Amino acid sequence: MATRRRTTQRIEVSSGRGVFMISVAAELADMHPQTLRMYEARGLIEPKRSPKGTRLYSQEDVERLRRIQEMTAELGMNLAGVERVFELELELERSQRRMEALERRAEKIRAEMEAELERVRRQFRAEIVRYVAPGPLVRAGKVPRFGLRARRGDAGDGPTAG
Amino acid sequence: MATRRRTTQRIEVSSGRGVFMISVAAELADMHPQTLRMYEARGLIEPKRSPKGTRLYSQEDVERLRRIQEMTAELGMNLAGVERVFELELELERSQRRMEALERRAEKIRAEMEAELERVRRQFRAEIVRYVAPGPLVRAGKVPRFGLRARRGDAGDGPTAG
DNA sequence: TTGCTCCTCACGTCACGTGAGGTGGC
DNA sequence: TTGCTCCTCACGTCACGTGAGGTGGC
Repeated sequence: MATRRRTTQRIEVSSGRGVFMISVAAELADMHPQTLRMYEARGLIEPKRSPKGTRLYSQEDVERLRRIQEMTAELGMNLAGVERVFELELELERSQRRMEALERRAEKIRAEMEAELERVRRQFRAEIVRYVAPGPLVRAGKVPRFGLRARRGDAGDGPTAG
Repeated sequence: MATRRRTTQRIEVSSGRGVFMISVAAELADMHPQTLRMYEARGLIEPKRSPKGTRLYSQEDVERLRRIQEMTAELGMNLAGVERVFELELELERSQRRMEALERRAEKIRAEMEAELERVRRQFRAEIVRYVAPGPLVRAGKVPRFGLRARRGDAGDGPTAG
């Protein structure tokens, strides 16, 4: 029998699910429970509620609380500023997502046109070969040796001795 | 002689040049002069100085002061929040400029490839015509009437009566 | 002299955090 | 009963705005 591991275990929980009651969330965010209630009253955070009315904070809620804590405690911002920063961050995120979409679209168009170009070139070569094929009937000396190659200069094909 | 116009005149001044002394700038921004000095001490604004040391605010400075006024008076933000918002707005601006550049670049690539595609197609048709040209020597019935057109279906070219 | 500039210091106000106090259900 | 939850009210602190007070040059 293998020895039982006694290390701390992480419990997998979807990050949006309400799992922490206020005292736990407050401790995780390093805040006073009353402060959390205040933030909720100001619309900065919206924990779920149990059927009995107890607040239930999700992992995401705790992240958000930590972000608020950072802005207020470390940067000295007030709550109005926190609200505005959240708004701007949303805008910035949207802008970056638009940019990524734009990049993907541009790449798609580029690839499509590249393919089309290749298709046309291929067809081009095929057609050249097709009409050259009959051979003997075409005037001698006018026949390019290797498809397009001969167009370059139209001169004889022997090595030009110096 | 035409009548002299007595309407208010706008004086053209480059928006970055220091032109307003503190009392004027304060009035334009609807603030107490002392408040402007305080903002400067906090690094929120940096007016030019005259050789004697008098503060000289530019048009841009006044705009910035108005924006601060809006954030503090209307939104209730404190100065730490104003600083952070300025930072985020810079980021957002940069992001939007990058996006515009990306858009321009994508359009340029698209246009270039479109042109290349057109060039290859044109050359394609020219080559077809060139080899078809000798006429009588090429087998009858295999000659397309209008370059590429005839490839569609390869059938007779008369009007198909119903 | 008047009205501006410069500066520093100090006070009033307001937002925010937190503690107290009282209630109710496992 | 203990320890949590819920709520409201109130107080201490701190940032910010502004006024006072004293200086100096057009």
